[in-house]
Amino acid sequence: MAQKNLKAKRSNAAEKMPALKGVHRSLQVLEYLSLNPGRATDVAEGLKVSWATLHRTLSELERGGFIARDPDTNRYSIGARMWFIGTSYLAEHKVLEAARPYLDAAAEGGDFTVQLVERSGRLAVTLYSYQTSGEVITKSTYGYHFPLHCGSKGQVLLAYSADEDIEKFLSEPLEVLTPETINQPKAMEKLIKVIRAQGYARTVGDVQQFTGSLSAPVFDRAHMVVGAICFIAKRSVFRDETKVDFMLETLLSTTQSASLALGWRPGAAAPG
Amino acid sequence: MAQKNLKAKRSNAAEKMPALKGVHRSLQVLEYLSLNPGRATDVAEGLKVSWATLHRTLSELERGGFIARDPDTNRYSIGARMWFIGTSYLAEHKVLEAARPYLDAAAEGGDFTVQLVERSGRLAVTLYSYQTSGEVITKSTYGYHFPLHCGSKGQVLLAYSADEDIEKFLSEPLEVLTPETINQPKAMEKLIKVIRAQGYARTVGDVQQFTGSLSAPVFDRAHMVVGAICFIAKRSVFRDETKVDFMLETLLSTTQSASLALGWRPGAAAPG
DNA sequence: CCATATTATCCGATATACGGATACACGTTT
DNA sequence: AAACGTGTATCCGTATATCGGATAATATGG
Repeated sequence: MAQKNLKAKRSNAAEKMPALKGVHRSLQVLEYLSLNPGRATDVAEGLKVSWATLHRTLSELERGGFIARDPDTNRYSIGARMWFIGTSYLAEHKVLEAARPYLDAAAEGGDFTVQLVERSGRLAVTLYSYQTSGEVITKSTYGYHFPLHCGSKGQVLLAYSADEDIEKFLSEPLEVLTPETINQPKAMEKLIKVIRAQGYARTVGDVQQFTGSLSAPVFDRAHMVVGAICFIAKRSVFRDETKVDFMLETLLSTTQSASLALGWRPGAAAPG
Repeated sequence: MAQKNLKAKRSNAAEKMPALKGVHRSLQVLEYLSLNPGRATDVAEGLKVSWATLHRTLSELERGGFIARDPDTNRYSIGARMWFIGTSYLAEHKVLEAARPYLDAAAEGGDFTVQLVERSGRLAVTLYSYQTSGEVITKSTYGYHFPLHCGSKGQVLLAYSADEDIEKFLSEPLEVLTPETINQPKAMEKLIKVIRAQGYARTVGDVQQFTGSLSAPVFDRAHMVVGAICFIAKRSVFRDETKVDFMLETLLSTTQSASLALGWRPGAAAPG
């Protein structure tokens, strides 16, 4: 009995407390630096870690090339090995593998940037970005992540999340990127209903003033949303409804093809 | 004096022994999984770590999303967060920033895949890949890294490394990817001299049978090679010397533009 | 040039992570 | 079906690796 009690206590504590403190901290440091590259002291403060401890952690991460330090300014940022290892995430990514041919085909046929994105916490992360033709749109490449409420891609991912998840997301403050960014939870809730009903999202100028985008979800065999495909174009394109219609048509056929390739079949989600 | 001795001893030991054992191991695990995704026991064996310890490490890494486990097969692979954080390496990457416009311009003007690559240990890692037009060349996108002796991009990076570095690289066995891969150190040494003399590398079919590539180095203001630009095309293109000449011309002007943007100026390397 | 902020290192106490042992889950063989 | 083998999960006492306050060495800036 005493054992059982002890066990219960332990597992309760373990749910919050990581088993490996040092490892947990170093992972936090990596995440922190990816969002706020900067000096050691700032990291120490941001993560509430004693300086000596942080110093050890940084040294170890740097030794492995997981973070890099600018020798002049002593500023830390994510290192080459992090990218190197991170890319192998894509090599194993089933959704990307299934969707890639359709993404490429869509990009070939149209004059817009094509992306595959997935959700990571509060952010929409780009897995694949393909821009045919001249228009290289800033921040539509890798390394730029936006919160879910900004841009059609995030909104789609959000709209198809679990209700409690949405609620939680909207309960925290919504950052404003441009004057057109929606930052009212109520407005977002309404929009989510619209997106669910029509099966895609469309935004203009809420991430960057001069662009707009169209996004739709990709489903797997269990009718779960596993990602979204996003078409990005210059703002002017979105004033021409003929062009938008064409994009939308292409988008929906692309997401459907990708979903089919993942084993999804039309019809309601399976009951169990 | 006694102190000095102790200090010396410590720092000697420290050069090999990581300060944070647990962190070091978890980083090893990440690297290992990026190269050999698979089961827990294999990792334990590969890294010579006791099972219990490895299990803790894996759990902690998984908790943070740095690795993912397939619930059916219990196989581990790199997780989404690793990609998410890794991409921010690019956002801070000066060489990429400087080179990107020229890469895009080159891709617009020609019918080949354009890449920016850099060295990471024994491998050439792709930072940016831009493929105009239908030709999507397998394994030329992210997630596939090749040893330096395979493909023109690796060879350039190798050729411009320090002599002792080259020697060390060639002293280890050279993997063979296709029948055309060079795997004799002597042959490679000769080739390196040629590459240095002509300022670029050209290979056909040594990575994949049906492709060839042309690569040249990018320099920074200190005349150090900080990366390479690589043009990849189908094998047939390399039989037409007119096309190759055009590619080479474009390549060299692209690398020069990128180097200039990084502060490089023509002339011999500064003495100091 | 001094004052201050930031980074590097030291060292003893103690909490923490190690790893052998044990228990469980699953799939395979005879 | 039962026995086996392989792979995974957890337990627990001990040794030791890690923590953090203190101190020293730099860098920064006024």
